[in-house]
Amino acid sequence: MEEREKLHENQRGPLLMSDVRIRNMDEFAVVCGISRPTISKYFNDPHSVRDSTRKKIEIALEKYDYRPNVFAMNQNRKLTKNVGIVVPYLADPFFAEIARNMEQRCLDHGFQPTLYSAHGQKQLEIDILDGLRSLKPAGVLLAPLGRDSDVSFVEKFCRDVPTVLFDSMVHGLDEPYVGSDNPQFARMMVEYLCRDGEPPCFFEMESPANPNAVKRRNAYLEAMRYFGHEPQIIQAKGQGWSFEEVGRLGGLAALEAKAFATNTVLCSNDRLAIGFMSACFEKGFTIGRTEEAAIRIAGQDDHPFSRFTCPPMTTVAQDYESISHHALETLFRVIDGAKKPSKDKLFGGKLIQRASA
Amino acid sequence: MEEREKLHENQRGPLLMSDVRIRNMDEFAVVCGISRPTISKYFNDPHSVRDSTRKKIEIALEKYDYRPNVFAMNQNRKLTKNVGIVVPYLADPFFAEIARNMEQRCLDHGFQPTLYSAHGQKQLEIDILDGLRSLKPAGVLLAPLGRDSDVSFVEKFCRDVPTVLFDSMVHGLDEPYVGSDNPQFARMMVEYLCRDGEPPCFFEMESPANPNAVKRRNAYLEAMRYFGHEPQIIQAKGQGWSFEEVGRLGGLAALEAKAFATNTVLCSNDRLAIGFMSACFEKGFTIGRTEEAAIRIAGQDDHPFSRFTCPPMTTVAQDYESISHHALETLFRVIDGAKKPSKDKLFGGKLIQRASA
DNA sequence: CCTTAAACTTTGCGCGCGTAAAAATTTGAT
DNA sequence: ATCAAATTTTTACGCGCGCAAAGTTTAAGG
Repeated sequence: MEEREKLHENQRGPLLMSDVRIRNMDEFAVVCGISRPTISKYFNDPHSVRDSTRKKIEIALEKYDYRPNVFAMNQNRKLTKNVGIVVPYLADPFFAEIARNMEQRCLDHGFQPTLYSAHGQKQLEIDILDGLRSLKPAGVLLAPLGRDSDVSFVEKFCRDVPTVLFDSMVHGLDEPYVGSDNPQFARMMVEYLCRDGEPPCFFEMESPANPNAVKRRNAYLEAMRYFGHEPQIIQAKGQGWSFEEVGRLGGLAALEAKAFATNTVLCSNDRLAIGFMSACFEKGFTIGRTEEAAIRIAGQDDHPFSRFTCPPMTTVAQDYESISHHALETLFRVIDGAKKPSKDKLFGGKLIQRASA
Repeated sequence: MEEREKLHENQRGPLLMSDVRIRNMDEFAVVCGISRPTISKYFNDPHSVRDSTRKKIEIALEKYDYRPNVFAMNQNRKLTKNVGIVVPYLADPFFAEIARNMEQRCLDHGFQPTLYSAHGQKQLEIDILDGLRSLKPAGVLLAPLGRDSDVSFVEKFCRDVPTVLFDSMVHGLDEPYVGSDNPQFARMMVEYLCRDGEPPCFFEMESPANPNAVKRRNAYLEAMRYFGHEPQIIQAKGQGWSFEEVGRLGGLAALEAKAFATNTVLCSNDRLAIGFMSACFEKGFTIGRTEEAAIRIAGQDDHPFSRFTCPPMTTVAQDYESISHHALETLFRVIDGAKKPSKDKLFGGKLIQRASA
């Protein structure tokens, strides 16, 4: 009691930040004039203590730059405040952008986000999830590699850690999923292209890692039949995540073979379209929806760079905001224990009409 | 002794992975037949124990999926095996790419990389460094925001944590720095452009956050004088990290004002150039080095998308490999204590001649 | 003023591992 | 075989905090 009073007295004295260094929560509790368990409670959730108590602690926090030891905090806690965000390929600005959005939302809710990229590698995705598990995260937002993912491993991971999948589903996984309504993307674009000119061919990768590509292809086929046109699919050889290069090479090959039955091409995604546009330029085909243009090209995703292509790309915009918002809402709900069997949530896209189609 | 013998016996029996769950290092030591401190030493550095001992441990690791508790491990350790990688803007594929490279090298050297992006925000950079400090990282690779960085804060951080700066220097900071020889970039490109056609104007952001931009501008000025040409600098209004949009809007304004004295424009960086190319297209200016083209445009950086612009962009390639390699070598040297006053290391760029200039 | 629930304090244990020191063992070379 | 050096074992303590239980204080409502 005596020592406590003394230190407590100092608090009102001319004590500078650097004068006393708080070594642990016990010492901090003393200078606060509050017991350690309450301090502990405060750091776990600031609003779990009385207003007057919180105020006292926060005043002390201004004075001393104490911060609880992260490792000691998390050691004896079943669940931390960490949230893992895992994407398949961070060099794709789409993922960078949506990850940024999610990070921000985590911080706003008092969680500590950590970003990981599998860089398109199966083994790295496994290693990331493996390492993540030992961080005892409160939850994980996972955009899997897709076809390349180790399904049984991901499944096992999801059993241990509250996980919300986004962007790409994994077949046979029962976790909550938030993403885009890919069939709607393709349908909408096919309808627009048919209304505005010749019906589109469909340009895609031969064996896409991302299952969304399959949905888009099927939706294209359906939509074309619905409108009474003959569908045509052209596949670019190649694999991996260098979509632009695959699109360029595949585009060159297709153009040389005069493979396109119409003057309109709907690409499976914007990055592929960027590569294809490059191929068209190389071959001297002018792109656009004007009379003098030779070919119309449309993409899907509204990639951050798509508005700067020449010409600017007509595409379907993913609803970044809604996806990240809903993904985190879902995750928080799962974390809070109300394990609602929240079904998949899909968001529609918006047609972005630019000059390319 | 008795219990140990018993468990040790089990090891040779028909024991499956899932049969026994190892709860901590003590139990794992028992099934290894090795004392805990040695096990601890192994996990700290596998090559610090005798070969025969390592073998025994690794055999046991195959059998039981024990992994030491990350939090307990790091609690009493002054330095962890964590390495922080901090970039100013991850949605820029240049940073995504170099971060990927650095991550891989960390893993190869037995470190645990964690990636952070300040997303162009000063406060976020501070928060990231602040949080990083409490993770007791072995070292940090920091590409600062630049002009927007809180210099005194970064300085204080560097005093506490072994740090290697890359990409962008912070004025008045004495830490080891690894980056590109930006003046050489501009010099080389000016020389090429002058040799191949009209001398270039210089297109840049009004008040760039990145100090490299200033170096490139000054190098442009110098080179132009050296070659006996009148330099001309055109500035795009705007700030932030949406370089493409700034370049497009600034480009439109400049083109409308007929501001360019020659038919050749050297942009401060590729992203600005991508935006400027978009503006040129919009205004009907054909880009390229052929006779019929109206304007030549060159960039700097060799951004991952620059080879897919229409036309493909002539630029100067940053030496990703060398930068990330040298940055990590330097960091490891600093971590190992040999605090050599390693001076800054700059790498030259390579001229990438494509169709745009 | 009394009643009660909520918030806080006190006490004390335990987590899983780092680490130090001294003793015991193994290794490798003479 | 001999001996020093390298490695491992034994023993023991401490890190900083989570967490639980029981007692005490505070705040709110009638």
